[in-house]
Amino acid sequence: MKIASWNVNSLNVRLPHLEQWLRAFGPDVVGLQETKLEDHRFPDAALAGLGYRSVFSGQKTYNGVAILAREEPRDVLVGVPGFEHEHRRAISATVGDLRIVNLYVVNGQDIGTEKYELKLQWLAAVRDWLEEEARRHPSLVVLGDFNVAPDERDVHDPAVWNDQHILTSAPERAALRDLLATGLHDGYRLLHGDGGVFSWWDYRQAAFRRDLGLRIDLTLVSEALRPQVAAAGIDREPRTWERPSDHAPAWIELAR
DNA sequence: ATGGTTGCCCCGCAA
Repeated sequence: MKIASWNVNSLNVRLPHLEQWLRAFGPDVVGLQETKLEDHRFPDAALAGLGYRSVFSGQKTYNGVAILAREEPRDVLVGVPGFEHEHRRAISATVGDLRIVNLYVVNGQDIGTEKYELKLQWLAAVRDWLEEEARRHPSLVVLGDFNVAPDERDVHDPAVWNDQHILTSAPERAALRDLLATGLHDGYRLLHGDGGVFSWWDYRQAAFRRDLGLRIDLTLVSEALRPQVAAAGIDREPRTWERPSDHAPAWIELAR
């Protein structure tokens, strides 16, 4: 069973890419981020034609999240309980016996800005909520664009992406560690100790061609699922296509 | 990374 996370940076622009990738990769569950679509414009009929049911929470221009699954998603929850906010950044659903939480973490812009403070507050609220969610749902998958590179292996140049830089600052990494400490494991890291495997490359500076990336798109699993993680990776292929998203899909395979 | 690019909607803002 393949589970993936992909920041599509506008589903309006990227629907053909998503369709092509769903056909090629054949995931069972996908969390999308930055759909940038209001709900009445979500292409659920097109995706149903490919065999995927969709649940979504979007807004115009910014943010927006969705879960696609071959099985009907149940018990859909929009947002982060205890942290009301206009940003559409979280959607959760049960697929089969798995609880799926899909997150588009606040980017944070720069250290010291209001957006940075929002990022840390948002991550703390998510951590508190996930602690309960893990109790309710032992088989828990938390995936998304975390906008934090977990450690030095996850950045192309640790001298640039240091503890004074957005996406790699010490408070951001601490917030991610706190979230993992609720009992979650980075699916990719369970199987791979290597560095230099990235999921996001800036559109500028020909960053993808030069492989100047970061691994900020993660698929986390609860302790109960840990023994089932059979494979994990990042599919760079859609990043090579014409007019791509700046992110590539991050995936895990569960043996079940 | 002082740049630079993309997507959006209204031409600056977010990433």
